[in-house]
Amino acid sequence: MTPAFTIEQFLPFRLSVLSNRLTRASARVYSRRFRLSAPEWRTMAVLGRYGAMTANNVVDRTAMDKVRVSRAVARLTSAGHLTRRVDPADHRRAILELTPQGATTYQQIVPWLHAFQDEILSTLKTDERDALETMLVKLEQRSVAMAQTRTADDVAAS
Amino acid sequence: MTPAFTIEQFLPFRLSVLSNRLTRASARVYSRRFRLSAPEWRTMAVLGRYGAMTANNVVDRTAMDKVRVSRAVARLTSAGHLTRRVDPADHRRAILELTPQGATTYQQIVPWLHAFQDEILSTLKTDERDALETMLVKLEQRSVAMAQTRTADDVAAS
DNA sequence: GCGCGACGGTTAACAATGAAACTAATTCAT
DNA sequence: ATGAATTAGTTTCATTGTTAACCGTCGCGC
Repeated sequence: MTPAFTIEQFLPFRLSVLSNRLTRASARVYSRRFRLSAPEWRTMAVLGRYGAMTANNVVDRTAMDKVRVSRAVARLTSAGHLTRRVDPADHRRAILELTPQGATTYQQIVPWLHAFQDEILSTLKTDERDALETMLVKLEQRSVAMAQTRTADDVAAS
Repeated sequence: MTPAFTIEQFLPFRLSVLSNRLTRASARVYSRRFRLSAPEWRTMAVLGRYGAMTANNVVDRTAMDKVRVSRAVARLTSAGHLTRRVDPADHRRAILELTPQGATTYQQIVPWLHAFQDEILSTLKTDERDALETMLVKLEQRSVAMAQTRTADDVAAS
């Protein structure tokens, strides 16, 4: 007989539910007051942290696809949070940079998110946090490998 | 000066990227061969595991909203994977149940997902898995609490 | 009984997402 | 040089998710 499959214990499912709740909760920090979506905030976050960069760099750092970044940039630009100027050295690229207004907004949001993260982690003891970090790194590596590999199912279906 | 905010280290972000990759990878098991979406599979999974139940019960067990369940049920019904019959004791409710065909499909998918989960967890030692379980439970509880609470931001915006 | 609020579920309207096609600029092999 | 292949980024379109309104049914107070 097939062993029972309990979806509530299936890791991708659990992580999906968990991350949705956390992302939603944290998005309240910037969505209401600053009318930013999660992709928009993520874009601002990397520009605020690392300074000017191209859309492709944002893609690399945020694991979002280029369509989402493109749209986030469009909205952020028209909202005055960032500027794009074509790279003189390569006219395909545009350099993105936070405007002073965007930088101010960034500065206002950051402390809230630090507090948010602290609140999440407050349930964990110090050694548990270390363990979490270790496991996340392992799971992240594994997930990248599994996302690339063709599964046996793909083979069967092809 | 504001301390740096590094989004790659922000837990909701990391979990979001991780769970997207894992959900995608695991969805290949049922999407290609059986043309099922994640909500559809989730619905079948709880019916296969726990037997007949109402759509509301599915909502409770899967953390999906009722619209998604409703659409999943509609598609699964027309695909012949499940039946719905109105509860004679309460005509608002409908009892959902896998058809023999749906049950067969379920039985075929389950072993693959067990294998998938084993593969994910194969990076972790036994005591790490226990630790992961403990932390997930804590984070899940915390996330529920944080999703409900009105944040200070909500107050400021209202 | 009977009205009224709550419940189960569906439908409709709208925004977000992702795959693929597309444009323009650049690189590279010849 | 020159054209084929690549890269950066946008647009388009089909799918999906989300929110609100809605419909029929039920439970409860009177």
